[in-house]
Parts: sequence; C-alpha cells; structure tokens
Amino acid sequence: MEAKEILKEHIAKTASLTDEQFDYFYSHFKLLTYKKGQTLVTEGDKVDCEYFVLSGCLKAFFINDDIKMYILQFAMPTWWTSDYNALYSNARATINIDCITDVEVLCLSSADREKLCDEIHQVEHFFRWRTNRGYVASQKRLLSFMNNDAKKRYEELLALYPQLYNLVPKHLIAAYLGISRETLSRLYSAH
Amino acid sequence: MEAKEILKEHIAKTASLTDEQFDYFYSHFKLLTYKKGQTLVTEGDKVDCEYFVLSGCLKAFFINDDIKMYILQFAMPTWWTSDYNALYSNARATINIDCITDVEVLCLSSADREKLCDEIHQVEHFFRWRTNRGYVASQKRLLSFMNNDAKKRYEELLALYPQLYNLVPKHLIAAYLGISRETLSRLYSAH
DNA sequence: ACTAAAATGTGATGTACATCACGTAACTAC
DNA sequence: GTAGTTACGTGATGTACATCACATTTTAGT
Repeated sequence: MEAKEILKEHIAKTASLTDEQFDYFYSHFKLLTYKKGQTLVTEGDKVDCEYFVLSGCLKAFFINDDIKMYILQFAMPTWWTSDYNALYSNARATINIDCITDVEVLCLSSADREKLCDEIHQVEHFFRWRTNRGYVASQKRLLSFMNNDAKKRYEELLALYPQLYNLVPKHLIAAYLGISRETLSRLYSAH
Repeated sequence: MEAKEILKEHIAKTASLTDEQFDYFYSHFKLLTYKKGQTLVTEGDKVDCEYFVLSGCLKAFFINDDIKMYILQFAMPTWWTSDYNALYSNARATINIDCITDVEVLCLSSADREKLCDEIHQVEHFFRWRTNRGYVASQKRLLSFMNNDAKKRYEELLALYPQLYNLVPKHLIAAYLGISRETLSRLYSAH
C-alpha cells in the first residue's frame, strides 16, 4: 500500500477529513527511509519532528551512565514516535531513536503539526485521541511495572506483540522489560 | 478564589476562550465536595466523569490480590484525575480514586467533554495539551522506575512535590514509589 | 479522656533480581 | 574462507528490596 493510503486509513479511524483536507494535511509530511542501525533522534540534539512508521521497527531508548539501555517504546508500522518531552517543551532530546530494521517513516515537523491543528479542527481532534491512547498505554505499562515481576511482564509483552519475539534481539526485549539479558534468558529457558 | 476563577485561569494557560465561550464551557461542570476517605471512582463500576481538583488531595490507586496498593497518581489542586483507561474505552473502572483529605472538585462528564471539544475548537486544543503533559509526565515516571533505585525515586518525588511529605501518610508515599513502607522508613532514617 | 485503630520504626530472614565471569553460537565483512 | 563482532547461555556470587514479626507512637471515635 502507498504511504499516503496507510496514513489516510490510520487517520480515518479517529477523524473525518475531506479528501481536500487530507491532501493538504499529507502535503506537510516528508517520506524518509533509513537503514538498520541509523539514528533518527540523538540525545542532546534538537528535535523538530515526529515520525509515523510505515514499515520496519524502531526503538526509543535511554542510556544510563553510558552502560545500561532502557527501551521506552518499540515503534512498529502505524505507530508514532519521537521524543515528545523534548518536542513539547522545546528542549533538547533526552532519548535516542534508531532503527532495528530498515525503516520507512513519514515525518511531520512540530511547527507544521501545530499549524495543522490550528487550521483544521479534525486534525486537532486526531492528535488529541492519539496522545490519549499513548497516555493510557503508558499508564498501563507503569502499573505493570509496579505490579508484576519480570516473568509476568515478559509474558504480557509476548501476548501483546508476538511478532517481537522473532523480530528483535533478546537483549532488546530485556531492555524493554527493564531486566538484564541474563535474567531474560533464564526466564524463557525455565519454561 | 472562586471555583470558576480557578478553572478559568487554568484553561487560559493553554487555550483562548472568549468570556461567553468560557461561561458556556463552565456551565457543564458540577461542583462537588467530598469528605476525607470518600470514594469518587470504584474498581468495577462505570466511570462517567473526570475531575478537576479545586482543593484537597486525592489518590488514584490499584489494589493487587486484595493486598498491595499501588498509587498511580496523587491529584492536587488544578490537576485532573479519572480512570482515563475506562473513560476512553467505555469500560468499567480498573482503578479506585478516593480522598486523602477533604476535597472540592469540578466534575465534567465524558459526553459533555466530547460535545464541548466538538463545539469549541479551543476546548479541544486545551484537552490535547493537557493529555500531552500527562503523557510526558507518565513517560518520565516510567523511565525513573526503570532507571533509578528506590532512594533516588524518593528524592525525586520530594524535590517535585515537597508538600506531599507532610500532607500524606508515609505508607501512601511508599505505595506511590512502588516499595514497602518498611523500606521507605529505612530510606529516610538512613539519612 | 479513654479506647481502638491506624501509622510508623526496626530487627531477622528470604528472594528476585543484577553482576561478573566465561563459554559457545551466529551473523558480518573483506 | 577467516576474523571480528554481536548475540546468547549458564554458573557463582552479591544486593536491594520484600516479608514477617513485634514494639511504639499517633490519630480518630465515642
């Protein structure tokens, strides 16, 4: 499917735009492709854009003391990703985003998003709902972190995203779960 | 200050409503008062409203296996609280919200919020930004959970909300930090 | 003011995880 | 091919926390 069609279908789930409105909306996006390993957002740099994933898989992560990596989010097709903290407070990035596989994204600048939200009520409606879903998901993950041990979080993750198991290396799954790669290895060899 | 003034000032930080628009907006809120210990949202019940806190302090929490309590959020004046998961997916509440102190809130039904968002573009703008701030805060807390030990999270919490230390019992602070009350006690007696 | 209940402190012990150490296997590049 | 890197497995040991048990202090109800 075409990039434009994928986005159109995605938006249509929450907002009703006329074809003209959508064409105008879409004209603000840039199609970008990245190779496995390339970086979209680097800690300390300015962040101008958010990304809508068309194909491939990215990770948004944080590195502590140059040693331990924590993954905040895997980004899969039709997901949005960026450093929203930096984006909305006009600060420098505190996280990194790079490509686990080759990737195609649509890129929207923050200035354009605000302009479009202002010009088209339904666009603002869409972004309100998108952020809302993100907020609810984030709260759920927080609760799971407080409530469940590593094994349960691991099973939860696999139930939610079975494709991850074969798509991404195990040490990245460990970094998402907040445990060491050794513990993760022991978890699934135990069963 | 009057309830109406508090809300007006709060909204004005992110959205520009005319006086008429704000009066109309405000007419959809109900002023409610609760006594310490009373419950606003109960796990398993339907959730229709979200709450804007005027005075007092609430907690949004989850109880696991009828034993352990995890606090998702303390809600203080000018904060919003509800079970957003239930509210936006039209499901039953998965968390509880009750009053740590006597409380005054403004209550807005979900149906009215959607109606107002639809009728007044700036209202939708306001709610997009509010959710956005919540999302960013939630991500930060998640990162802190993965990244920091109990002591650091405790210091972070006190730095962010010094008033909590004297306002809420220690075992609730422990429940927010995701540690046992005993561990919290040892943390601050250690220093 | 008196009593019951809730909140807090502190030692002893248990456990889920991390860390370190070292091995093997699987990709990647030239 | 071979060499270097990255992924993965597994034992030994360490540690931050939980849990249990019980004492003390503070708060709330009549």
